[in-house]
Amino acid sequence: MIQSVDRALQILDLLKIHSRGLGVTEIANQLNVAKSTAHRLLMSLEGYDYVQKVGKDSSYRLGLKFLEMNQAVVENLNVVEIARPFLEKLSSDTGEIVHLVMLDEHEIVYIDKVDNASTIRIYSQIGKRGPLYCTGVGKAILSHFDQGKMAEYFEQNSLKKFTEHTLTDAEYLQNELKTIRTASFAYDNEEHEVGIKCVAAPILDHRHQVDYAISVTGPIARMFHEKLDEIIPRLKETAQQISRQLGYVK
Amino acid sequence: MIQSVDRALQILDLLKIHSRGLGVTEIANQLNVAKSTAHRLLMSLEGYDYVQKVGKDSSYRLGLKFLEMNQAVVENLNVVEIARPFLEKLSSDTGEIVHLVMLDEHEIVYIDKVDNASTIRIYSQIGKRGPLYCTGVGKAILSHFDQGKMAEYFEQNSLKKFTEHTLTDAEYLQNELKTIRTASFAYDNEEHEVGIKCVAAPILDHRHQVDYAISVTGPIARMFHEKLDEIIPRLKETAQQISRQLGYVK
DNA sequence: AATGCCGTTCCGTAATAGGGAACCAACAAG
DNA sequence: CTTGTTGGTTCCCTATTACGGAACGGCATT
Repeated sequence: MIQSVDRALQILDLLKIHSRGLGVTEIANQLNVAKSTAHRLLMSLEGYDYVQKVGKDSSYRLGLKFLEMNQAVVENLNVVEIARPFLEKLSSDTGEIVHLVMLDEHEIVYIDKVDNASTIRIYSQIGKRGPLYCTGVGKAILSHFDQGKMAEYFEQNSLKKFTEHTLTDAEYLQNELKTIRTASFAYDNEEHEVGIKCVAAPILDHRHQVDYAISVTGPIARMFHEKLDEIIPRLKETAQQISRQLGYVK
Repeated sequence: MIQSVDRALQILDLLKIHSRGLGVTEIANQLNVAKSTAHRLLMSLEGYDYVQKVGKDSSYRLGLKFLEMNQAVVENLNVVEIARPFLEKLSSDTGEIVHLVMLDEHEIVYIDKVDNASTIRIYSQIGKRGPLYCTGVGKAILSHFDQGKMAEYFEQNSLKKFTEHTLTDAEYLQNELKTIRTASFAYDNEEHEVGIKCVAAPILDHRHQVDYAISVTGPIARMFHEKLDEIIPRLKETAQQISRQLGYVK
């Protein structure tokens, strides 16, 4: 660690806490350095707009550079790229196919897929669309809709039966969604395709928005209870890790 | 300037541009320093989460700390406090009263006032409310409403006549609002109070929202053309400065 | 198997950042 | 008005600290 850089960054942390601003002397005391040192560090930070003097009373605050940098970071929160390594691990840990989907209007879109080349192939393709109400990923996302959007969704979409397991009772479904929301994962027991089971978890971003979800999918024969109990914690953990990478906090 | 801090911050700027990530060697070349130096700087930055390695290919990107810091900065963009010194300067430059108002639902609220103690007193008080359609500040804000909100406003609010100068023709007013929006300032020629003229300009924040406006207000006798021509550029400049301080860019 | 690229680690040296003290400016108290 | 205090800024000397170079090791490519 470079001492001066370290101290400079400590100052930023300090100013983050003391949002009302701190003077040179206070900062110097907090860091246990000489005033001159603190002053020099502040000059450097000020030069790049990471701190600024506020209102001529010469106390320092965090600068506007952070808004700019935040902009740059947010723009590059490219979900697919960020999620990739996590999906790969999840897939190799579970031995099953892992999907990443994105919410688009009232549907999901598959935006990535990791197949660890198991023997039984399951047809699925990036770009493919699916319904919210009868896929694991869809339900995971739907469970985070606010009241208004949820109502709108059920108004505008009929619950078509894809398989004999598809849930078509809106009230029953809405109850399940509540459970899903608190449990942070959703089952899909052949609700969309016969013979296919999956478990899915929502991904939250820096704005606490839920626009993405991931799932582990497999043929019914392999997705028995014991295996699912093994998969689900990993799934949830992975979803959390990705969320964190997308800037989700708390 | 402290060399190492300076270089560290340069790295951040560099990574801001190269959003796809940069390797240690590339960074070292760009800064004209040894690889080891660049590496050490990166370690420090990484320790505070200002940069992070992405996906094990060991190239560096901006870290998530920026989201956190941004949060802190935005929370403390206290308009009144930030605007204060600018308002004072504007008031002393023009010799007139300067107001800062805030949008609240379909009204404005006066949240600050700078009076440079001129001889003629004008009644006005912080906390006081006013209409959008017939005050300078109100029109400045209203002019930035989007289509939906604008329609809603005119649906829900009748254009009551306060003075003989109050504009009560919705269509005419909407045209004026377009002009105001492009001109970035609004007149108020005794539209709300007899004998009072003012000019106002909108304030934009880091999200390009227009929730605030400022105005220079005076008795009709003093607010003649020549004086207004002097005030308006200062007014607009001041509004821009405050906007910038609130994180407005571009 | 060999070569090259890149990130990481180590070490001696000298440039650099650090501390202290002196200097100002603003403000409060006497 | 003067004096004392507090806090910011500047200066200079010293030794600490960060720098560069070189060597190492992992990975991928030919």
